[in-house]
Amino acid sequence: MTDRVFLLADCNNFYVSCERVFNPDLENRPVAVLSNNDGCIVARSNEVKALGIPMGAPVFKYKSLLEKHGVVILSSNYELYGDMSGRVMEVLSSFTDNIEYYSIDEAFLDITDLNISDYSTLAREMRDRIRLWTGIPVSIGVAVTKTLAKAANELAKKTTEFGGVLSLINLGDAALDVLMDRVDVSDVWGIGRQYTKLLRNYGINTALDFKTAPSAFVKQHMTVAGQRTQMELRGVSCISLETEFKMKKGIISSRSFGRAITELSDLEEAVSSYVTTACQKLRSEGAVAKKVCVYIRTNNFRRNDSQYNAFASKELLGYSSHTSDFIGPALSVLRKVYRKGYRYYKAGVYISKIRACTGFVPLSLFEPSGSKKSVVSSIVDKINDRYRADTVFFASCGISRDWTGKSERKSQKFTTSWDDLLSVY
DNA sequence: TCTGGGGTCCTAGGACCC
DNA sequence: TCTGGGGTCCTAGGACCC
Repeated sequence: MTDRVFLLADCNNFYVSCERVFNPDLENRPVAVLSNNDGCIVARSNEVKALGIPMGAPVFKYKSLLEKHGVVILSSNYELYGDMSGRVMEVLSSFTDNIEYYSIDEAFLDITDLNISDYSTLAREMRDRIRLWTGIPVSIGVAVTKTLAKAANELAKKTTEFGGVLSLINLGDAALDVLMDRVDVSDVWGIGRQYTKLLRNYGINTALDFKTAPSAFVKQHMTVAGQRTQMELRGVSCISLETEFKMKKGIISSRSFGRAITELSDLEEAVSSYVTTACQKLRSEGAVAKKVCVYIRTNNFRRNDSQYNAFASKELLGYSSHTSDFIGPALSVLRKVYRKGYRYYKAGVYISKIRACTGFVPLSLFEPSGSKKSVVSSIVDKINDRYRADTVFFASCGISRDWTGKSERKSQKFTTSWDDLLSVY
């Protein structure tokens, strides 16, 4: 088999870049985007990265530094980012159908069959077109494996010398090793915090070190997943392109609260709301499920608070995707694990045992035939899609919901709401 | 005061079966 | 005295990803 050619396109500082498209004042200024509940910094412009503020930093810890440098801080706006992601992916998919939508801001393309000789030129064209058509800057890496394409992308992004685009195709072993020696081992795809620590203890600090480490050592400490990463760095493709839609194995909906919760009734509202979100997602996947797990926890960071983490699950009698079928079991699980006297800061719902809804699905023995639930669910989904997300909801979700998280500096839904359309004077 | 959310894969070990 | 062997399935926990 001949080598494949993989291309990885990765948006630069994606959330920040989305904000800049609709607010040009943010260009050349330090900008940070926060996580849900305005808690952590999850996206940083290059200016913010240069200040040494790490990914995931709690915003309160860096308050004075952020203020001192006039960093613009925004709440996250997932509706905007999701829509912008779709636009970027659409441009990418105009180059080939062999595309894997890997995350909100990244895609792998298999461009072997495009039969071109100059991959750098193609990559530059891609990058320029995405910038022009969507306003989003991307970096691109090209190589014979996905892991190498990731590494190439890493180099393209971190230095200016490649102009945001780097192809490792036909490079020659020596030249490739020189480049791999410049990639920190922690930046290799598949090597996270724990493995980085372990590898550094053995003097393995770069992608090149890892590539040339004894494979038995890698197998012993990092199982087959580590071996795969190593093979990929050596140019042997082990991770194929996933172009098919894959049914999710579980759906999570969880949030930390805007304030500590002590009452069961508030937790019931939160859990009902999370079940609603998860079931909506389940239906949008065209799937059904029959297990629901609920967890609640206190704030681990508050060492002086007494701590309590609990989770429990329940199986439904049959498969379903209707919110009404999940709320009851979820609440009964919640009541079972709830203990009075703790300050809860987060709850979550996990729906599993998922399968496709098409074809024969064994429903509960006790489900009356011709149930109207499907009609109700689909109408509710349509209304909530057409108007606001919460136009119609179950009463158990609560009305005032004063426990919801903070989102104090959120930009408009520039691309998905007529009311939020940008005005230009 | 203030610390995100949503996923995947792999392995070990226990339950269970014949 | 002496207590098998081999297989599957499930789950929890730990690693990883963005």
